[in-house]
Amino acid sequence: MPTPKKPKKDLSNFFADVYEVTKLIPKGRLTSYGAIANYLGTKGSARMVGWALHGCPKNVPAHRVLNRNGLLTGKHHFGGNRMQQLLEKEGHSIKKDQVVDFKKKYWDPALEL
DNA sequence: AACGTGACACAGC
DNA sequence: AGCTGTGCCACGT
Repeated sequence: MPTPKKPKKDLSNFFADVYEVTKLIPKGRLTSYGAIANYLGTKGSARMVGWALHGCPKNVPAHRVLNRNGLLTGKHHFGGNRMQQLLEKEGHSIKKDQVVDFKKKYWDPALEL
């Protein structure tokens, strides 16, 4: 019997994993919170991914992580247009806070890793 | 200690 | 085809 107790899910590990995956996102590629959550096994808690990125270090390109719609939901947390500008600089096209052809540039960690 | 909020996603209507 | 409601976990008040 295995762990009669409920493992509290190491959030520290969760955070580290989120950052790692985010950093591993290939240039010119994008991903969604749900994809990362799914890869981490916390699928259903996509909010946690967003929350994790909320405290992400600057070395993490969190601007490549959008919602399932390809919408730049968290651009406000980045500092205004910073997120959009960065994405455009990477070669993406943004229309009304939404990435064009997001589906085409979508990168799923669980699928690639 | 409880309620409400939040960088989301999915099922149901 | 779009909107509403619910689930998820942690944090702030």
